[in-house]
Amino acid sequence: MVNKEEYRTRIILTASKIFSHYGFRKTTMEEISRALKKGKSSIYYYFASKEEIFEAVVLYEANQLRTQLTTAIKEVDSPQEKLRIYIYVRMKAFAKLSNYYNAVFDKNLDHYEFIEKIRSRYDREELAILRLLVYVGNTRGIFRVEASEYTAMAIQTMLKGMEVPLFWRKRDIDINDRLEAILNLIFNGINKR
Amino acid sequence: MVNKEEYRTRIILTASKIFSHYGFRKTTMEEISRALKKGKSSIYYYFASKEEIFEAVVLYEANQLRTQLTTAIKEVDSPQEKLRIYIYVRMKAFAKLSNYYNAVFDKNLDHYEFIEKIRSRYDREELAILRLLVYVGNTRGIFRVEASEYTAMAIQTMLKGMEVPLFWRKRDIDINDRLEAILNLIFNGINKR
DNA sequence: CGACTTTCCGACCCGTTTGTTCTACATAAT
DNA sequence: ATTATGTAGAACAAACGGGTCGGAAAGTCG
Repeated sequence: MVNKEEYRTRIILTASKIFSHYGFRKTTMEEISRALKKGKSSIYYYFASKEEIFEAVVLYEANQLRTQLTTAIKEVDSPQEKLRIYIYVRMKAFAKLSNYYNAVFDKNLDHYEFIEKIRSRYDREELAILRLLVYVGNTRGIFRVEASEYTAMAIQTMLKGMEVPLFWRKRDIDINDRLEAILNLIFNGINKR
Repeated sequence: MVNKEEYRTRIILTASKIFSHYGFRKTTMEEISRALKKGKSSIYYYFASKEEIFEAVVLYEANQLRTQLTTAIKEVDSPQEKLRIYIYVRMKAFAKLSNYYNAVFDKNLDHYEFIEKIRSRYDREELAILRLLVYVGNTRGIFRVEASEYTAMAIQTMLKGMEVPLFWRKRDIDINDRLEAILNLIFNGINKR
């Protein structure tokens, strides 16, 4: 078409939907190409392999989540609300992306290092955001924490801890309950009394 | 185990979950047996083939939906509410079962005749229910229709029409809106003024 | 119109998957 | 002891699926 890069993102967008539903393994090149109304081999003009598409999708999804989170916390003002909305959006996003994880843990752990690479980079960003959130809340006199750095890390650890059971349970109802509980715990441990 | 039939239903229950998520094609015997913590070949002691399991699952699911619907309409009294809840439950069920349809339309239409057989039987039952609903509402002076038989058929046609786009759109939000619209249409065309 | 590049695809390759069979091995029932 | 009831490992043909390749369209430019 007009632009090669443009079509690449179109492939990413399409593949993303299929991957998120079926996981990496069960998604076939045939399906992706069929969804794009193109021949299977045409895809190889834009991506060298299925894995490359997958990596692009994960990268895209990670960036998507990043902007999603940053814009979400901008829409509220109070640090509590920021933190609440941050965790909420993050949880929802991870619940949706659980299939990517199933894909990774499917059989071969080849992608594992790739995911981890993205992950570690993203973790640092997340930590920075959380640190800022805690710090601002602190200076505003809403939170009261000694070391915002380590507090942020503790929160992040908590969030990470929430991911794992998320990918194994299929409950949709108790997600909100759990979120409330988590937030309650965080705030009651963090709020100025 | 104790009872052979008992284990068959256990297989059906387990396979049902996987089928509904991945469809017929993408679900493997390996997966089913793994979920049951049994050897792959052991399943063949209970079912002759993968297709036989699939058929059993579809049959089971159809019966499930039937009782689900009949019990649901028993819980409310007014004909309007009965109709509303009937359509609502039916929609939700079909949305959930969309993967079975994807499985059917996947490639080979071998199951098609089987599904159609269940379907036609079920259609007749549904028509009877709808007819009764319309009829009761009519005698109670809430509805006002000339021929309840043909009105029921019209409603059923409408419901069938709702199925198709349901399987191609992924929206979750506008489902309720659409339901409201449909109900509104039905009631305003059917309600006594 | 050519020449040349970009985009696309059918046909094929070949290692892997998968549905199914078969046989052997337990364990319980008669 | 022998039959009935389950179970699973090994083996296999058929299908699948990722990837390659040569060349056909289709667009671009002079």
